[in-house]
Amino acid sequence: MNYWILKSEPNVYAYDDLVKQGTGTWDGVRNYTARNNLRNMQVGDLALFYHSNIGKEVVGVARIVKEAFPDPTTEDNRWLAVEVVAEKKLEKPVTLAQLKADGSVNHIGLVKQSRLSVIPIEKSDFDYILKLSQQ
DNA sequence: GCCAACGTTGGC
DNA sequence: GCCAACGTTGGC
Repeated sequence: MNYWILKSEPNVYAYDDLVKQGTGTWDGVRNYTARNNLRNMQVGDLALFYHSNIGKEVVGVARIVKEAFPDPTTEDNRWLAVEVVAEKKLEKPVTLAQLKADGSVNHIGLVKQSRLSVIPIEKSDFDYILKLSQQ
């Protein structure tokens, strides 16, 4: 069981879009590091859903329901996609500013490597961010 | 709109 | 295989 952060620009694909669709395909990843992370996902893994650019906040939790398969949006078989469902919307989004101000999770990829769209995260950090959303 | 960070490409 | 040039992402 692993934990992740998935990043998306909400004007392209927002958490509410996933809620509406039920099951969403996480495709379009064109970065090898992110692709390798996708490949390591297992059914049942949980991911924080982060809105980049607009909002800059963690808004919900998604659950992986289908492991990596060839990305349907390209003929190029180097790229992979997974399927996810909306697990839970956060009562209160946790903003990047909040995480930075808090300081406890400065080591995570979201803060350190802002360009990566699929980021592995420790369970303790995952839980910590969820806890912040309940305060 | 700017800029830093970082990934990718291509010439050598 | 190295490295400069270029493109993209994303925070500010």
